[in-house]
Amino acid sequence: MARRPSALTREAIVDAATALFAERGYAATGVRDIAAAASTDPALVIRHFGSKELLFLDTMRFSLQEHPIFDAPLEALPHRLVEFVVDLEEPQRGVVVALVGARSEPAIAERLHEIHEQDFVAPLLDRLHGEGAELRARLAAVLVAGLIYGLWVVGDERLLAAGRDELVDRYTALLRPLLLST
Amino acid sequence: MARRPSALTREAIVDAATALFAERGYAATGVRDIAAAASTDPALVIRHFGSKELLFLDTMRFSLQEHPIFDAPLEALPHRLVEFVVDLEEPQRGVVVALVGARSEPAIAERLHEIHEQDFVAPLLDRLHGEGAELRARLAAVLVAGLIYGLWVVGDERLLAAGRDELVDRYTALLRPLLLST
DNA sequence: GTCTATAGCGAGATAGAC
DNA sequence: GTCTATCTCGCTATAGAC
Repeated sequence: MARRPSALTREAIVDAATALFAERGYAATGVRDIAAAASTDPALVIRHFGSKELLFLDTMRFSLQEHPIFDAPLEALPHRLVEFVVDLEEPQRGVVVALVGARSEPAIAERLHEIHEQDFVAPLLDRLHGEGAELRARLAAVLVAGLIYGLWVVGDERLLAAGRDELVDRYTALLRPLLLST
Repeated sequence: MARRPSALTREAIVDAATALFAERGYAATGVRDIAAAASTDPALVIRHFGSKELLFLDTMRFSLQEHPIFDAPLEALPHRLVEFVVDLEEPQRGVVVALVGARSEPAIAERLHEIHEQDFVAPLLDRLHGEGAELRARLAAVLVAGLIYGLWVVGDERLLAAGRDELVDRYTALLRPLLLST
């Protein structure tokens, strides 16, 4: 294969790292694996990103900014949130799982905490007001996180046995009172 | 220190491994660390348990059989379950977190799945009947697991800011309709 | 910028004396 | 049963030729 210009090599490394970290996790993915998948070599990977951990933190991002979930009226929000989780696809699904799995690295634990805070708690807190709004936002975030945990971390596949729509409806019914009442 | 007879050494290894795995996780705990904490040496650890992974699986057990939670009448069950999770102490708390963190080892992922199935889903399923009982049991298990995840994996300490009792009451209110209605 | 070769470390696991 | 010494392997990261 022809030599790539630098920007393309860097991009290939990012793509390979994202896919491999998401698929196998932090510990099980070596710098060698990433280099091979990007058709380059381990030295370049370190040269571009400094270390495996920095590369991990650079690629394992999770942002809800791109999804217009929180634009929905409050009435529709529970359904939208649950749908988002149930329909979550790779690599986003793997990103969360990989971050959870590498939680024993302090910097990675911090990232996981940040994501929970910034992408789940904070947007919910924006939409809730009055007495106990913060607790309700945090409870709702935990509820949503629980579904992620059940589906993608523990891997309870039978949750989907009754059908995707049924699961979405039932879980929405659990979340709704938390967001719509005081 | 005097030399221990075998049974005591084995017990010391189990105690040390339980504490260290629960505190630091699988990857961050070495066989050497365990041996040192048990006042013995790495060779004995392997000799007694075969490998680090087998030792992990031997020590990281989580059983709800000892807790009489599921003896409670159905009406009281939601409150009991939530209380149990919120009041979870070491090393049980660390066991769950360590299992989640080492999920990239297939045998450990399987154990995590087993625990979810046997200690949460199955006892709930025993208590529920009628149409959709299985889905309700699985939803309830996810709800409970979500609280474990939020409190002990992600580490949202502010959930407890309003007070332990308030958290228990609010989360119980979320779980109750799932277990008590059709 | 790129790649070959390897340094340096730490891990889990083992051999064999006592 | 116990422990010292060591083996072997895999990893990240680096040095240096091109």
